[in-house]
Amino acid sequence: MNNYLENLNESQREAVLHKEGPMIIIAGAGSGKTRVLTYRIANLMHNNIDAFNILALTFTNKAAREMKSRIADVVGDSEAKNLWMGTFHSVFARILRSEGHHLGFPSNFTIYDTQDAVRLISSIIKEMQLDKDRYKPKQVLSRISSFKNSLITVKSYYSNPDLLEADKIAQRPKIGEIYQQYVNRCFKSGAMDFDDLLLRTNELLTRFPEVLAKYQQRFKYILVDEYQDTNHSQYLIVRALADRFQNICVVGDDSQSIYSFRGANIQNILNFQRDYEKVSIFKLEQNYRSSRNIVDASNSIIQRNRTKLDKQIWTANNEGTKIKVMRTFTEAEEGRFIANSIFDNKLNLQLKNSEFAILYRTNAQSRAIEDALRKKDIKYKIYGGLSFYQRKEIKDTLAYLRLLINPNDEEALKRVINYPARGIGATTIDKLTVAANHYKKSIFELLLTLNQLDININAGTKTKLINFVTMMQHFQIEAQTKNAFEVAEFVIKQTRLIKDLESDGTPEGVSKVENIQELLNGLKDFVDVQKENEEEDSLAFFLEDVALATDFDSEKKDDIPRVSLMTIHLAKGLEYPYVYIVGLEENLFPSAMSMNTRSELEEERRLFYVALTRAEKQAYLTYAQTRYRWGKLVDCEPSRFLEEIDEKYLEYLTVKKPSFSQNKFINEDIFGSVPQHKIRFKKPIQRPPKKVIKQQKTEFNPPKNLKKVSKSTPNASNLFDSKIAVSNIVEHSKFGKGEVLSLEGSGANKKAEIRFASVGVKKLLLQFAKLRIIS
DNA sequence: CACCCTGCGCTTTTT
DNA sequence: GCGCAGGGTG
Repeated sequence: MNNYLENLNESQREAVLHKEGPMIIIAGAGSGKTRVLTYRIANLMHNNIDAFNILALTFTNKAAREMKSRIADVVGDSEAKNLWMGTFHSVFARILRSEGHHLGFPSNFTIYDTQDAVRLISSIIKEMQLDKDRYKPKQVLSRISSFKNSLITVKSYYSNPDLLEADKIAQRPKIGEIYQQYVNRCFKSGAMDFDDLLLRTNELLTRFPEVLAKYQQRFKYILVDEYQDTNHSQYLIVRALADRFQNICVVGDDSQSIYSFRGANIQNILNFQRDYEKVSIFKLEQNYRSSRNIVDASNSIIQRNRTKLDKQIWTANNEGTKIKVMRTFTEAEEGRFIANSIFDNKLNLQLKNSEFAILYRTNAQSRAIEDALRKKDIKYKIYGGLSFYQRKEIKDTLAYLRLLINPNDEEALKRVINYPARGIGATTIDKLTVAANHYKKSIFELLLTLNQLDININAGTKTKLINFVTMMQHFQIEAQTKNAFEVAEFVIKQTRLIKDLESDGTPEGVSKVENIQELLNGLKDFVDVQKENEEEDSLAFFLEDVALATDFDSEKKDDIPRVSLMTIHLAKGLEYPYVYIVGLEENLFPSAMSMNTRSELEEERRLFYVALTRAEKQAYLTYAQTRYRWGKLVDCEPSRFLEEIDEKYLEYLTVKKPSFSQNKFINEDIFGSVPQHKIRFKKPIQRPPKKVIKQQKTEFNPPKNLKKVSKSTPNASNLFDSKIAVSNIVEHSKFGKGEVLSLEGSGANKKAEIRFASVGVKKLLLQFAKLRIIS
């Protein structure tokens, strides 16, 4: 047991061994944060602290699972099992299941995802007969969400003149009413959205001191990971729970705070020392992950931010290679460059797909890269984007299950009451919604007593409605004896969901059927795992998992190594030997929406810092000169972030292009004047003037010694058509002597098949392979 | 009420 | 360049 301390450096060990009281661990990128956190928890347990009394809050479910299993490695499975570890949302959802009745919520409340919430808001806006162009559902939701994250209830909204004034000026005076309606409807539906899980927890802990006391007593030790990304609501929960014992340990890195758009408040970590008394501070400043070049380069970036805690990240690792920068004409070419580069690196360095990651600012960027990877037959996996559980067919299927668990769930009911079509149309649903609001009941409750109510619905439709209710009741009865998998199977069969899709015959239909099958497999898995752990295999549990699952959680277990594609946000906490950061263009990264204030721009810069610090061995930065956005071809300029890295860390694979010259050249010479659309996308950025270089289209990687200073891109065939010929004996720096068996391709793609004495036959790109001809 | 077609808006990031 | 809401038709 004690030997694990030997794996730690001094500051890590101090952080692990520190006993009581508030503490903050400032953990730079790659500094072994997870290791410290796991050992710290294991160490607590070794000091006879019951796992039952430890609460660890992480940012993702995956992080929680991994940490739990690593702790189990040290202290054993049975001990680790009692730890409360998970995301804020999942932990407090569980607490709300058992305590929600204090607030009038049933234990089987539904968790609304963003789509459910937007739909509900749309329908409220429609019912209130407001202009949906002025009240855009998504915007309204995000405003309500920011209220909730700051703990502004409807009541406190109305008593805050500033907020009222702001919405009046924004021509949206009815925001308060929509907010009120939204809260009412969620409550009536027995539903909470993501923000409610935190807001309602706060309400619970403030309004019911005995509940607070219970959980304070229980969670004697609290650890919070990624503290820099907590919002005000989460901050207050942590404070309340830690108030009694003050054994609060927060871990984070202000330089990696990238979630302010969803209410994260970087001040939480900056002010921690002010919030608690006698705070012990630990700094993890040694980076074990990346080459010195990458560490230094990322330091040079983050230093430009004003708002940050004092720390100096360093590494004892090798200097490594320089960061490679590639410019292409189009996004398609950018994709091809990445695919080729991965292909070559794999070939030359004998790497696996899983050692590569491609990171982008927005999900939409993945398309061009996917195309290129597919063409090169490189297997990849996309994380994030439209997740499995958000697909229409899956949401429809889940809606049936949701409805049978919680019949008041109005969004679920609206999804399925006429799917598959059973003759209950929009008009009927509108009538029901109005009536439900009037009687202050849910639609399902209304349907149960349909014949006794005075509703203007004709007899035929009434029969259809009653048939629907009867069917749902039938499901509920079945659910009492069947496990989650069996219920779902039964529902799918009875509702003919799959049959319906199968008969449609289109490829989309086929894939939808497959997805539903996949959902069933997932359920089967869930039931088996729960049984193994002797936990309840109820459908309600499954639905909660699903509602709070991230894309990482539904990861399929296949053993084919794949290149990872994801947004930078999702990449936080991960590491890869080879990392491609793509689309480094003004208005894309930094995003056009985030360039208005200094703090927004600083967050984009932190995002870039996060991206770069994912790389262990080699980072590539790419950008395109034109790109399709909103279906239109747009001229792009290199990102300011490229300029912000000290040049000594970079190696340009192409001639470094002056940012303004190209457009200016074209505009004046060909168009005579500057076209309107070009002006719009230009932002004047102060840069040192650069020479105008007319450039050629290149699709290959110039050799390493070709630096940006070159006047023009050399002709490929001259450079790479080396004198190597079949049956030559050559020497390779790594593999030793070998015989050239065959040659293929030309220019940058020229490859040689060589039989080495040491490693056998290999295909090498001559461009990269350092070969010396012996005979 | 169901189906088809059009047009609009969207893309910053996620629990 | 796609998905969805809404309008028109049968």
